Amino acid sequence: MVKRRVSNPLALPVMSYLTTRPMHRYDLVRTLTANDDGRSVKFTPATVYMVVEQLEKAGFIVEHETLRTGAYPERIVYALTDEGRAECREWLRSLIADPAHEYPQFALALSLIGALEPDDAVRLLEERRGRVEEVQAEDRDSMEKALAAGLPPLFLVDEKYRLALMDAELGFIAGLIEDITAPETGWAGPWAAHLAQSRSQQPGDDDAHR
Amino acid sequence: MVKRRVSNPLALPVMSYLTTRPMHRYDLVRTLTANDDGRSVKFTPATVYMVVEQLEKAGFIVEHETLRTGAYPERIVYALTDEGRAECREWLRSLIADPAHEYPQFALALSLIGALEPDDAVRLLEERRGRVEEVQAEDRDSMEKALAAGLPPLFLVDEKYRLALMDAELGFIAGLIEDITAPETGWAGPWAAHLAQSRSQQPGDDDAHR
DNA sequence: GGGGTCATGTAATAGGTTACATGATTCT
DNA sequence: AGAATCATGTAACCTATTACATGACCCC
Repeated sequence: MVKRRVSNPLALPVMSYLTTRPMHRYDLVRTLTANDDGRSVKFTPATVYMVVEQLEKAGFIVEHETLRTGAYPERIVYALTDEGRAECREWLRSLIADPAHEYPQFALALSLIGALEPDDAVRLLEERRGRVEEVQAEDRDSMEKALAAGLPPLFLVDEKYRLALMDAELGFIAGLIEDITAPETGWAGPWAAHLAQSRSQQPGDDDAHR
Repeated sequence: MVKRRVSNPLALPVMSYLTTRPMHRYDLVRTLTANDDGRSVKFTPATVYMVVEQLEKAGFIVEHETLRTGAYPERIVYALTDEGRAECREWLRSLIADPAHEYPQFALALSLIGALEPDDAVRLLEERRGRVEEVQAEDRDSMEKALAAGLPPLFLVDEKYRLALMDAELGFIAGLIEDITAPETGWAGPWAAHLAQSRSQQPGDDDAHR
């Protein structure tokens, strides 16, 4: 991964929209909101403004014209530069071709799950399973609505990807619960024993000092 | 999701280690590094120091004693408070039970993939597939080594989860390539046509102003 | 027509990353 | 002993988030 001069992922959809036509900042906010881009990138009005500044400093966009509508302060309309266009294309290509190491919170939680009691862990995993199923159902639903409304499936691939990940997660959770609770061979026994032992070993580490 | 007083995910493994015994900052860095926690959370020495400060300000850890070994500056050993212990447990539980909306970069890229030429997209997807397979092979390998070395599988569930996600991604990629390239019904045709049309429509938006 | 909510923007603060600094340790 | 590298820590800088400010619009 090359070091990007503007690293916030939000810059990518922003440049992408400017590919179409010059816009001013709030225009971008509106477009991002209207297209529900918040599902793929995190943003607030403030971050959009920030990113636009960064893009200008980096030379990826320039002032195109200044509008003076009604009582509003002057609005600067920005246009993509050639360099910006190149950056946008290249960044997008590299995001597709080069898988990045990500840090899903659930992976972190899993790496620490051994600290919980096994039956507690199972309960929580079951709770998660229910929630994931709910989200999945909603997402599937809104996807079908969009398709029915005529949106080409090409513009829903990101959603389809998320659904696929959720499917995988559900499968994984089921397998994990099974691994823990299997009658003879499950991890629950040794796991609980190990926890009990480490708790009795250091019964209040402080006491040694008193 | 409640608002955490210390929100950096790194705080979670840090508190978790302090559950075991009090440590000083560099000790934490060493432990995190030794356990390869960098796979699940992003950290550098500097961020560990920062998080420790934040945790102390929040009252989740306190100074336990001050070591004066050799020529090194005094080293403050921190211990988890009861509140810290509670926060750690509760946070971990909620990370498991409540799926969080994440922002994988690939989802963002997919949401913009329509801006590329279809055959270009396919080439890039194939490239990604190859890379994912490589990473997956490495991970599987190191996992098997760890198992062979006697590490209980419970401590490898996070890795197993990542592998499952990669499997899903590979399946998704294959499906997407298929969707694009299918002989009669593939998206490639309309997609390319649409691109050509939007390019001819605004042949240099600037020209209208000259 | 005054009280609420939305559109639009800025400033203050907190958070994170990079670069660097200093002393130990190891190797030749 | 000097160079290289590792251990340990700090400071400066950049990024992101929160809170707020102002005017427009809408509703009784």
